[in-house]
Amino acid sequence: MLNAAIPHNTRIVPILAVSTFPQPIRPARSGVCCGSCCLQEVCLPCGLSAANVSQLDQLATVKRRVARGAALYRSSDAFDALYAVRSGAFKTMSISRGGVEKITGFHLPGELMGLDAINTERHNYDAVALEDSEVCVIPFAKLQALALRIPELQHQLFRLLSRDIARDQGLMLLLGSMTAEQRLAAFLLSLSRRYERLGYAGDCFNLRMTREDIGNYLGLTMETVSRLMSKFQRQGLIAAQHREIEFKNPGGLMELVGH
Amino acid sequence: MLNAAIPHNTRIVPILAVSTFPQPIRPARSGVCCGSCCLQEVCLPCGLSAANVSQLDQLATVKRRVARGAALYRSSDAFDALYAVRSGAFKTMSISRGGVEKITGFHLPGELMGLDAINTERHNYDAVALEDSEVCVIPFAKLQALALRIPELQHQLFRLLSRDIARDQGLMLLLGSMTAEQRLAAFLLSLSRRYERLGYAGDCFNLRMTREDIGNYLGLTMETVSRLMSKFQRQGLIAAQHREIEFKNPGGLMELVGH
DNA sequence: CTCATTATTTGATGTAGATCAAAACCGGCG
DNA sequence: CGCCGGTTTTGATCTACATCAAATAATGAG
Repeated sequence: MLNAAIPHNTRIVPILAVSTFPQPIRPARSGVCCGSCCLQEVCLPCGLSAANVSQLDQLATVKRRVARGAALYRSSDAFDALYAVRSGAFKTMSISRGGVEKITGFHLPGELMGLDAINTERHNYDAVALEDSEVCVIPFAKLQALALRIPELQHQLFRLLSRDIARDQGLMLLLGSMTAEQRLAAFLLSLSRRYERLGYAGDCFNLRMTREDIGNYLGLTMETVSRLMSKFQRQGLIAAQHREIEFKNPGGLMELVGH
Repeated sequence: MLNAAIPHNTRIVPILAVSTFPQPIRPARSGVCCGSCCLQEVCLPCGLSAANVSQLDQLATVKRRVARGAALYRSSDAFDALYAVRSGAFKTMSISRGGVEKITGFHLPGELMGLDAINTERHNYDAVALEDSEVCVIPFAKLQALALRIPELQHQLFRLLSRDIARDQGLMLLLGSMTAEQRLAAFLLSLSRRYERLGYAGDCFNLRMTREDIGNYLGLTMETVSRLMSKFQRQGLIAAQHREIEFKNPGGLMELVGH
């Protein structure tokens, strides 16, 4: 955390309030654009022509850094932009009165955050960085206007929204009808697929979140997650040391979830 | 089921094959249009100007009847239209290999079905009518083309998709962190709100689904649902006889879910 | 109206995973 | 190098809900 930027949001407790470097709210490296971004193929521009991508670039010039533990936005904040994760990772969570937190999703590079807020124009969740991260800010009003002029972009947005619906329904299925074992196996497989899409090895990756976060997300306790990790390891399905996961028998995991 | 129409879909077993009235596949009352539909205010056209609604009408002229127990579409069917419930009610469900069904949603009049299929252009779920029902067929390609010309329509579609995401995340929360009691209370309150939006009394309505369907949806067994219904009744929260529910103490239910 | 079928209720018992508790581990810092 | 807070692991026990079982009520066909 030494080199962490000061969180741009205001409501997080100022852990680093005594930093000797009162960093400016810089539009970090605004030179970087969609057209030259390595996430092009998995992010918002995916499938668009070069000409259209360059139009997108005129919107998404502003980047924002978020330090580990800081919030990109918070529940009930006004919604005016979508955020694409450029680097790092986020969790989105709601905090009930009573202070109980419930995680609704994890977001890796190339994934969009904030889609659920279009309807009410208020964010429904807190988006908190799991590690020092960077996002592209995509002003929604401008994006919408651009989508009227670029049919492919409109269609892409419909698809992304639709994909989120399908993904959430998949998770509902998981939470509503799978055992703890199946849930964790499905979670690991899902992470694997997502890292693979980013061009990383799908069978060997680092978890960015604590066991507690995983449990929270899956509707389980930390202890159950830990026990199952040990069990999977004993069964030769994975090798795990602290947060590094290696798949030894992906087929076995798939069999567990019944797929 | 005496007066039920022959299911238009082909894959359901022909329970009514011997009906003496081989009903034609009529575009039922095609005279009825969004402009004169009483669901206007809660359905797709909600918030659009009269001129724009009349444009919509040129798309959504085809209606379709679906008999109780019949499927409007099935998982892996090609997606080419959204469906707005005009009357009746639906459940959407997936059936795992192994034949275990899992319900992902219930759909009342004015609600849109099929949004999750835009991404893959294949339906992910079976949509089954809970009672004899009627839907408006909205060809998606045409809708999308129209949305390019009517900014308000595009925005409305984004909002509807976004609302579904938010709703699903709410359900994930419920499945992932609430007790059986809280889930059922939340479910009843949600139905109440939806009936109210349709102009019905929110504190007295008929369930359209079985206890088993409710349990399935909430990640509980039929028996648990039944026991809780009895308990709520004993506690004076509701009065229930078979499928008719009357709220006696809505505040008490809200308190249960912690809201 | 009567039977057959399906939906609902209620009771008795079992279990997956929660909760409580404590030890082991790890990274950062003085 | 050794202490300290946070994370992870492992064990012992408890409980909410599932499962199994059977009686009862509603629905619809004939």
